[in-house]
Amino acid sequence: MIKQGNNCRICQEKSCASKVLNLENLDILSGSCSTVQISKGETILHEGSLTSHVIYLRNGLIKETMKGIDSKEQIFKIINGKTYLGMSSLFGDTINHFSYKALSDLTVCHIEINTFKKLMHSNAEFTYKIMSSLCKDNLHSYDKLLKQGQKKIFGRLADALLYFSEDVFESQKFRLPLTQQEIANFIGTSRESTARGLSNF
Amino acid sequence: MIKQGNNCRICQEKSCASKVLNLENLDILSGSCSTVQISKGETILHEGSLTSHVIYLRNGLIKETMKGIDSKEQIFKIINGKTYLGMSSLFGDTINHFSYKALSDLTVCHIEINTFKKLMHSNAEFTYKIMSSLCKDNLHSYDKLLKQGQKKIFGRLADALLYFSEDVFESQKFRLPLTQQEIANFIGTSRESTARGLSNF
DNA sequence: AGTCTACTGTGATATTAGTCACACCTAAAT
DNA sequence: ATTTAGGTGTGACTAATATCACAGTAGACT
Repeated sequence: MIKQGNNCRICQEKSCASKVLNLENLDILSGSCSTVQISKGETILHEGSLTSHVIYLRNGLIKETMKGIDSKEQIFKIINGKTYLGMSSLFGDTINHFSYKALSDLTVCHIEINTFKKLMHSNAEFTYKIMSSLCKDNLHSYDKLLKQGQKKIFGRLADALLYFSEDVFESQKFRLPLTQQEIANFIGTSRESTARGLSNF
Repeated sequence: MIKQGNNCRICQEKSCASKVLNLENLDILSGSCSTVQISKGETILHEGSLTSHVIYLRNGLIKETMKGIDSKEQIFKIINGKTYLGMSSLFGDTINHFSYKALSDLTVCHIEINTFKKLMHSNAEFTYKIMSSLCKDNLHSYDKLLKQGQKKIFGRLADALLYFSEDVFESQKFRLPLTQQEIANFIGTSRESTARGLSNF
């Protein structure tokens, strides 16, 4: 992990929310933001740890996971850049409820919580963008909850592929850096059922 | 439905968020807030309708539902007063994603969206409380998603009973105004399986 | 080239839960 | 008091999916 100074004014990978910040806001952000390089396979945030920073994924691919019964991994989302991580944990309580693991080499920024809160206090538009993304996240969970309960494996698998294409990669063609086991952990089924499902296209 | 004027200053059923509003804020709120009485069985908000107001449940019991495949009802939450409804729909996009149906007689307030947003602009603490409840909601969905996927029916039934006791009624004893069919729709299973599960206590 | 190791494909079997069918029970309506 | 309707309990059957077992494949490291 290599840390480096930061100038958020000239950052080419601003979030939807930080795009609305003025120069003064951006300089405040630069002052308490540090950039970190992470290699594929590393864990960025561990479930159960205390929240100490807001973490912003500038680019790269991440899986958001939680440990279930018998430490079985549940994957909730695949996240593809320009996203704040673990916001629900940050404002809900102070413990990270998820782990985030790198599926590719990637760049993240660590931002001090108090600075982040200060920005929210001083810029309502910024706050509004953050809230808006939280809400979309929420709707996405509900949608998944519904499908998970009412569809059979083949349908869930189809939904997952659509999700990767439309929400994650925003393209018809993509290389999915997930094993069948991970796809299974995403749709809540066994590795074998996933394999059989994929055989039928 | 009977509408009546409102004085939010003296409201005894303030939300966690509106408790932090100052007198000036509360008077703004009073100006665009109207109270409505709803009878058991009525629908307060229909899935698919456009968001026009923030709706605040002052007291009473509500089920939050969504229609799934073959119009099968999925129940996401049971809501027990002092809660804003449909916030995710409000800030995520402008369509209500859920229906809310009264499980008891109840009182709600309709609040104009623009007034609500104005309060958020002028009072960061208020916004922070709203965000915080959104985040808790979000964590709750994730939790349910995990359990739904990894537990069998008996476990899910047990979780549901715990949920009613701890989160909804906050008491060991309660009368559950849900049919077995509704419990089934809540935990994502069939009426018969729920009945069999309940027979085993 | 040879040996690991992680990943994949597939058959056989066991388990779980959904569906269908029907009887019973209670409260409200006639 | 009888009827009706919505809710409940339970058996028999069936469909879906998990689990177990094992063989095959591809890439990384020596």
